[in-house]
Parts: sequence; C-alpha cells; structure tokens
Amino acid sequence: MGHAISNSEKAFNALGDPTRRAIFEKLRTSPLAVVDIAEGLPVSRPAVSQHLKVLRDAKLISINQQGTKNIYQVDRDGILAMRNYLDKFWDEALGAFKLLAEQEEKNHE
Amino acid sequence: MGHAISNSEKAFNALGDPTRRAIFEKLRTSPLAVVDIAEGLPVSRPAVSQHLKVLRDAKLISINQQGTKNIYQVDRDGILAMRNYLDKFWDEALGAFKLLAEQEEKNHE
DNA sequence: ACTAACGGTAAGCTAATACTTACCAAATAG
DNA sequence: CTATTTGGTAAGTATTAGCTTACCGTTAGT
Repeated sequence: MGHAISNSEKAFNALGDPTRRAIFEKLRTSPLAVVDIAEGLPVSRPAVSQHLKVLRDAKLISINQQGTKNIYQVDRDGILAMRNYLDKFWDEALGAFKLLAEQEEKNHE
Repeated sequence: MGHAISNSEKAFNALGDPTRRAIFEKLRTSPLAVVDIAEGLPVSRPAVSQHLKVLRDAKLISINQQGTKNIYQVDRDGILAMRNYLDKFWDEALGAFKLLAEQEEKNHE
C-alpha cells in the first residue's frame, strides 16, 4: 500500500479545484442540501456529489443527514486544523526569508 | 478574452499539485538554483522549470538571476497577501459556523 | 403500495495537465 | 574560441481527474 496522505495534503488538493472552491464558498455562508449546492453551478448533481466526497475526505466539510436530505456544512475542527497548519506553513516560509534578509544585511556592513 | 484569474485563485491551483508543494517546501528553507531544486525530486529538470513558472505566476516565489544560475526564493509579498486572504477565508467560514451554533442554541431554549 | 424527491456510485468519455525528450540560448571556465 | 553548465521552451505522449449518463437504494408523502 502507498503511504497515507495527511489531511493538510488532502485539503490542498481539495481546494485546488475551482468547482470545489465554489462549493466550499457556498457552504461558508450556510449549510445546504446537495440539490441546493448544485443549483447554479455549471456541473451536474452527481459531479457535485463527487466533489463533496473529496471535501469531506479532507475534513473541510461534514454531513448532517436529515430524512432524504444530506445537509452539508463546513467542518469547524477540520478548518481550525488547516488554519493552524497554514499559519506555521507561512511562518516558516517568511522566517526563512527574514533570515536571508539579515544575512544580506550582514554582508553589506 | 476570458476574465482574469486572481492571484489567490492561482495560488490555490499552484499548491494543489503535490510536486509543486514539494518544490515550495524546499524553497521555504532556503533559496535554491533550479538544478538543486530538481535534485531528489522524482521528475525531470524541465518538469521542475514548468512548475516553477506556475508558482511564480501565482506570486508564491520569485526569481533572482545570478550568472547562469536562476536562484528561486519564496516571495514575501505574495505570501503575505495569500496569508491575509486565507485569514478572511477561514474567518468567514468559522463565522457562519458560529452563527449557526447560536441559532441552534436559541432553538433549544 | 405507489410515487416522487434526494442523492450516492459505477462506467465510460473527454479534457486538462503533468511529464518526457529534444532543442536552443546565455553565461562561465578552460 | 571551445566546452561546459544552467535552464527555459516546444512538441508530443500519457496519465489524471473532472464530467456525464445510467442506475439503484432510501426516505417521505399520498
């Protein structure tokens, strides 16, 4: 078996697709049933189902079954985790940049 | 012409690919020449060049030509912009969640 | 029980995109 | 001047992944 993929990796992949971002945007406002999510989007309802699966697998959204309706909503914990991860991600990138700038400084004095 | 794509959209797309993330990871530590970036990666050097173009177009990295060497490094301004964008992105998602929780609360009292 | 609404999954097609090889230009070293 | 290093671009291939249609199971309403 190939090694497991982390949640942050999955989240990056999930948000890499514009249609999935559009879906996530919709759910950011309020929870919605699948039909309502598909409404207005330029793709079919089954396509939306497939995207929802990917977003759910990345822990960015969660499901809430109500009768025949599957209500999707943003996943608080998953989003907090991703946000946390990204904070470090950017911090490290900018940290390396800062370090570099300081070395530059040193070379010029 | 089709409408322009924003930098944040480009950044999402750019980081959606695992190889590009690996490249960005390498640059997060320190600036590197193209050969050094390709070193260890499971793809050819031209493939790396193509990925670098995408990352550069998304303003996540910048180039610094030195002789025959093209030194790539993380782009401070682009990263700050993306970070700023994402902060709002998550805030809004969590805000909607919070609002929902409060309404739930109200229904149960 | 019948019907309608909701939505997940499978199979297959298609389009996007990641990758390779081949080639070329620019800069540096000898 | 020649040889080497570096790396970008073009063309073509191949794999990925998003999309569609078709189908089926589940729940709710009449």
